[in-house]
Amino acid sequence: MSVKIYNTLSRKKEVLKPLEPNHIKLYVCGITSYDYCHIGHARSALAFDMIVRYLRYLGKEVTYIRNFTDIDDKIIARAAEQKTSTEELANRFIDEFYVDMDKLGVDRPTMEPKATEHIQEMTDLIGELIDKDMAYPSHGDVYYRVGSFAEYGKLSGRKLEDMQAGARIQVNENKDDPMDFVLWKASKPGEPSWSSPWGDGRPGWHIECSAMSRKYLGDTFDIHGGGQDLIFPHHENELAQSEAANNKPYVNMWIHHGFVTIRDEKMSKSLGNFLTIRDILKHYHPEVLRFFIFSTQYRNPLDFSETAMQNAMTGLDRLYECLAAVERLTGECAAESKQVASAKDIKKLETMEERFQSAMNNDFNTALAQGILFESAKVINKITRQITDLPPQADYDLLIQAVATIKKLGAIMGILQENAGEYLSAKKSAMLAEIAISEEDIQELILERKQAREDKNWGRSDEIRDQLLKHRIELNDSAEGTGWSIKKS
RNA sequence: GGCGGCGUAGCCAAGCGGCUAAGGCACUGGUCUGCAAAACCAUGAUUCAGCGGUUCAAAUCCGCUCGCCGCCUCCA
Repeated sequence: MSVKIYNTLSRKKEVLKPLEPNHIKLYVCGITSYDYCHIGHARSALAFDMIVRYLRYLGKEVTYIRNFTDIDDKIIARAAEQKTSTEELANRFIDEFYVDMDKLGVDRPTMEPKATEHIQEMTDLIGELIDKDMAYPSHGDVYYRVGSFAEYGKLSGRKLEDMQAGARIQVNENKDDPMDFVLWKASKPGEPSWSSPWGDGRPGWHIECSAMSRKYLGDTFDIHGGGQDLIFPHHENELAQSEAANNKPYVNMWIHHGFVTIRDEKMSKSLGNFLTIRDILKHYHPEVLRFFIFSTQYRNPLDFSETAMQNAMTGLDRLYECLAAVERLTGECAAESKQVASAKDIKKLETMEERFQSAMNNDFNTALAQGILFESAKVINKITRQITDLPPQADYDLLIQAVATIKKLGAIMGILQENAGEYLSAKKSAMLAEIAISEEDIQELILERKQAREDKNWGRSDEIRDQLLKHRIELNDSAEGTGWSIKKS
């Protein structure tokens, strides 16, 4: 089975064929660190986290590089506002980024180079481009000569003429052509700067990724990723720089994920409709956010709403309830009992992993993959439901195996990784903290109701149940006694 | 204006030329229960924005129309 990935460059799904057998080299554009990260950043980090985890699950070696842009116009402006240095500001938000990533359980990439630590690599690359006359110095800046790169526009599917016709290009008399973009910027007084053959300055944005990817992954590597908004100009320009400098293809496959929207609009600071990762995690378990993000395929837009998050939570709870039922089994089995699972049930569970893989192999279809987990949970519930006392050995083995598989597959999306019982009880106590009744009071009322029920005093029994329901406490009677849960508001 | 994407049941979402159009949430009926809840079972799109076309066969391919979104300026 092979992994198929939608390649932005070819606009088709292609089979992933690493340059080195079984070793995939991946570069992803990370954050520009000047503020807290929002859900869009979370989607980016989680999408590639999932992709890397899946490829590793398949037994492939993955070298995963994700950079930090720690010098740019915004960082300079924000640092000035806050009367601090760009370095201090950038580092502070890199630390905050890690706080969020750790909470989300995002694995660290193999390496996370910072732009400011690779100035030499960038100036070397710029020098090579100048030598080839693909770039030219002008008044302390250096520009890339877009018109000299015949294939310019091949990633984003644009033609130079089209862009010039309608684009809002700011006039810059230093450029030979308005479409040329900056590789090196002369620094203004007071701005951070590094020395270069063209005078003191700082790198343009695009050059850092070309320089760092070349250093860590080579002239040509397998996959380059980022958000769809990076296709143009960022990735188009990277491609132009790298291919012109190296005379080799830059990247085999480009992966671009979709945006998180709110009320179907892209989140942005100017619209004021963005939510930070920590805002979300105040109200939701990190796995709920992961579950939500993977409820659609990574290339589709994903609309954030409270309702959607509630749905995600309900769905995740359902899976945990299923796991918890199996976790409660003690391991003690009934001797010589007939297996309750039907041949069809057994087949569904036995093919779960295979079906999951085929979903993921098709451009990381996590939505379908989640569906397979739900189908499996349904089968497990059906079996556990039929087991009244001790489970037959064959069923027990099947359930344990199925749950282990669900957890293993869940790990790729980073869900279902907690002990189910603990997850559910932690959730319960968190919700309990929000309502005006204590666990002791609940237990007391349950006890009183138990007595009432034994006395067949249904009136009092129902009264207690209604009373608890007012506090959003829902009772459920079963063979083992009365349990309770908290209803969503 | 140019480029790209999307439009599938009340909502979310798979499906990428051919088995009964996955799955989730919500709803309804049944089993269970003293009654409930949970769980399980059952039920819902003769139809995939609309109109044409290609094909033995289309939600899936092509064309046009309508609607929505993104990129073309920093952006995940």
